[in-house]
Amino acid sequence: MTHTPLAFRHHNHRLCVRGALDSARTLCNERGARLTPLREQVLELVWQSHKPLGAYQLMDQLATASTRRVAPPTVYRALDFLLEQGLIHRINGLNAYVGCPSPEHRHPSHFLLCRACGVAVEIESAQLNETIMDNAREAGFRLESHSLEVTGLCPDCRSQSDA
Amino acid sequence: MTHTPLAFRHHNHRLCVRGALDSARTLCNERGARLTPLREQVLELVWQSHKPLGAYQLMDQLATASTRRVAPPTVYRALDFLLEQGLIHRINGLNAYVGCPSPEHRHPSHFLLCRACGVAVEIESAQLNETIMDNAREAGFRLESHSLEVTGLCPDCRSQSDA
DNA sequence: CCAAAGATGTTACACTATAACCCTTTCTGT
DNA sequence: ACAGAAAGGGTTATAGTGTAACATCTTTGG
Repeated sequence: MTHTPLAFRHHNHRLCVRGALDSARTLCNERGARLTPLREQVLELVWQSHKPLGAYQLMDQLATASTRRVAPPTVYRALDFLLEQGLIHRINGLNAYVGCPSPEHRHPSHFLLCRACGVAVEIESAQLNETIMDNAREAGFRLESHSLEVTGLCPDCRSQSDA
Repeated sequence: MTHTPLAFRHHNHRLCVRGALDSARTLCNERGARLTPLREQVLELVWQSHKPLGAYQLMDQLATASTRRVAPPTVYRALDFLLEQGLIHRINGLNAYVGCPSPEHRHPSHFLLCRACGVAVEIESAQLNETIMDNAREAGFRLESHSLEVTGLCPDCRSQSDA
């Protein structure tokens, strides 16, 4: 049985953005973390699509979107905050950042990355987590965090390349 | 049952290096790939320990080891060759490179990374591979490569931090 | 031996990220 | 409300990682 994830399909993306921003506001409120206008704006830009964005791309878009020219440290500090709050993930293989669809609980960073269209989809699998933990335990390793990045073709790009 | 991997224990590291270089020479021969003196020297430097090394660290060590001052492209080209031949892996989370203990067959890059001592140990688990493939398949994704990086404490550093 | 391909050298530069310092805003305890 | 502390953000400069483009040298194969 296959179930194509939302981000790989056409969908009403406004709902993704709205949901992400609502969750972020709620969570930060609960946690006493300050989701400032700048941080919220960066989060919204990250969520403009399901494609991971680089820090310098975000800088450019900030400049475009709000005639606000910011230097790298400003963006990186906002990104650090969002990472700490689990509102975004960093994709190491791309030096890029993408919104987290389930920021309410901490979880490892597991992604499917389409090399053709650039879309990133987060995987949540208890079985996968357990397999990884088993492998760590077997080596006597105390696991603290893990990240998985799977590269390939999403269903859409796959059918196009088959044609 | 736990079995502490070799790289996490004291061991005769000369054997690791010798084995790696022997395998590399054999494989490149079989494949008609040219393991030039420079490439071999870079491979040997990568293998000086089980800790991933950055490209610029390698440059420095090349200069020290052989009074041979090389520019970045030289090191990166050697690294690219070694990556293509599967003789080393890149650890994305560290921007660093580490020797592959089983270069004779292509395989994904799965590592346990000790944040205290820096040692990287490669995992090979059919179960892990299958779980990842299952998750990709379920999403209708055509998997082409994957990399897993697990961060934590190795058995040694773990017992020291418990004390 | 010559031509082509492959490997390395060299210069310059692009991209990613952080250090250090300063000023402003917000929070905290009284 | 106020003073002091803490956090956020602006600014400049620089560190760290990686590549483009072109020149030179070496190996290979006809």
